[in-house]
Order: sequence, then C-alpha cells, then structure tokens
Amino acid sequence: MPVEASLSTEEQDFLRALSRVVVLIPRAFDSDLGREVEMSSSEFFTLMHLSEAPGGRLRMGELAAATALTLGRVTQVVTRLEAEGLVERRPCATDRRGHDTLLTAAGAERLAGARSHQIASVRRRIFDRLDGLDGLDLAACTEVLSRIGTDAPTPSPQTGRA
Amino acid sequence: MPVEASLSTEEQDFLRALSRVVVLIPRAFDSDLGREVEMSSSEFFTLMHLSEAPGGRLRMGELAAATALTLGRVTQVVTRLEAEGLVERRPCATDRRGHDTLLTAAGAERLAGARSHQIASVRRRIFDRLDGLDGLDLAACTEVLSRIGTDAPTPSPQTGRA
DNA sequence: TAAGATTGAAGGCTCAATCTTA
DNA sequence: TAAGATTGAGCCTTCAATCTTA
Repeated sequence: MPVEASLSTEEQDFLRALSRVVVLIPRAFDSDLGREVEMSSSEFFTLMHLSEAPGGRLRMGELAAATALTLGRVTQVVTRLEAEGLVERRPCATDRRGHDTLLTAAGAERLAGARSHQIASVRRRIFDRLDGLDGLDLAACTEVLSRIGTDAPTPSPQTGRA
Repeated sequence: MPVEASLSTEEQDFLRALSRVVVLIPRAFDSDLGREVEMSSSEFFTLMHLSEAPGGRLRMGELAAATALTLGRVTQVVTRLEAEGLVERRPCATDRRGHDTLLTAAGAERLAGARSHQIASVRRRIFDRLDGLDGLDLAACTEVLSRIGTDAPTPSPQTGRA
C-alpha cells in the first residue's frame, strides 16, 4: 500500500545508476560471450558454479540459488547444456525427487575455453572503466550489491538462513 | 582474443554480487509493479523519463539513451503505452525522420498513481536492506555503477581513456 | 550513404500448473 | 500436504532486415 514516501536525491541517483546497469550488463555479457564462445551468460555461470562445487555436482535447487535464476529457468538451461554434452543429469542418491547436475569432461573443457574470453569481457565492461577512480572501495560496493534485491531479511553470508 | 588474465579475489566477489543483482532486480521490480499497477519496469521508467523531460516530450533515440534500452525495444514499449493512451507519437518538427513521444494527461496520472508503489518497492528491495550498514557510502557506489556496462571510453566526466 | 525508427523472428525469462516422491 | 523438478504459455528483449528522410 502506498504510504507517503519519497527518495532522497542520493537514493534517486543510486536507483538510476542501478537501473541502467541491470539493463546494460546482461546485454554486454550475453553479447560478448555469444559472439566469442556461443554461450549465454546463464550457461556460463551455470557451468562455473558446477565447476566450483565438490565433485562438479549440484542439485537443481542449489544451482538456482547459486545463479539466482528461478528453478524453471535452471531446468531449461541444464536441458540445453545436457543436449550439448556439457553436463549430465543424475538421479539424486538421497532423495528420489531430486536430480543432480554433473559437469562432464567436455563441459569442463568448454568452460576453460570460455573463461579467458569472459574475463576479458568483464575487464573491458567493468574494471577498465574504474581505472583511476579516486578512492575506489570495491569491497564496500560488493557489500551493498550483496544485500539488495531480495525481499526477505537478506540471506547474506553468515546470517540466519532459515 | 584471450590473453593471459585473471581476476583478483576482490574483483571476483564484485562480479558475483553484480551478476546476482542484475538477475534479481529486474525480477523484483517487474514483479512488484506488475502485481500492483500492471506495468513493467520498462514502461514505468519510460513514463518517468518523459515526465522529467521539458514539455513531457522526447525523441525515440533520447528515450533509448535515457532508459538504456535498445531503439527497437523503445519502439515496442511506446507502441504499447500509446495503445493505452498514456503517450502519443508526434512527428518531429525539425527532422521528418524522427518521432517525438509525448506524455498525455492520462499518462501523467497513471505515472503518479504508480510512483508511490514503485518507491515502496525500491525501499523494500534496496534501501531497507542497507539499513545499519556500517560506513555506507551510497554516492561512491553510484559513481561505480554509473561507469560500468559500456564498451566505449565511458561518457562520464573527465578522462577519455582509449 | 547514413541516421531515425519500425518490424518480425528468435531466444531469454517468468509464472502457474503439473508430476513425482517425501 | 509439501518439496523438488519439469513443462508450456506468454512476455521481455535482442538482432538483423527494412523503410523513410537527411
């Protein structure tokens, strides 16, 4: 319900900058990765999170949490990656409702080939733009970004995850 | 071309936080606005930028620059808004290739009705999450976000680094 | 030739409905 | 009943092709 409310100038500026970034960044990443390694950023990050998981193996829900994608979207991405032989679906040993996604050797290789392109893209689109920024505190920015977006009391590192 | 490259831990953390936000924020805004005022965030921001322009009037290309949307997408959004009577298309007086988009009275009214809902959404999804954050420097974050995303030498104040 | 804008096809993402197992 | 996952319909967005006027 709309209560009497407004944003400060500082808040408005932040909102505008953020609104711009959430449009520009996905376009930039998808464009760069698509052109150079024929992969969407969703696919790239899915492979990346799998490669970092113990055994290269994650449940669908864990993959959704890691990528911030919806479960439905994860299913679609995994289906596509599986069709390319980059991941495999395995029944979950402890819960027969669940499925594990497992990074294949081909998937690991594909990720390795994509990584340097992605790093170059990230440098060009992000960190190169911050060169010479006076008093840059990247960690402080990271903290801010880590907190926002959710509705619930932020399931940030540490804090109550129930 | 992939050169020898990598990201520092700080940079990786920033990238992860940013990647999460660019997925979460559009979903949150579109969900809130869609439920409460049946409008997408693209439509909302389009109306907002029009309302801030002199005469409530902007060229398609200016609208694209303001919203960071592509020209093709702006055409579609404006078409939809026009069908609802919230904006009007007018031939541009000085360049017959161009079209102005003009905010109507109905559009201004609709925007006014949506604004408080949007502010509530922004508070809930963003600024409430930052309450109690020690040493928060919102302006510094804004500066960082304002710089990233583009490919070209950043149309920011100062330097043009090739 | 190039710039402003539009269009249609294709792909990304969300959401609600559904199926299976706990 | 609820949780994990999948599916299909539909919207959002991009991209390349196209049309008109500079």
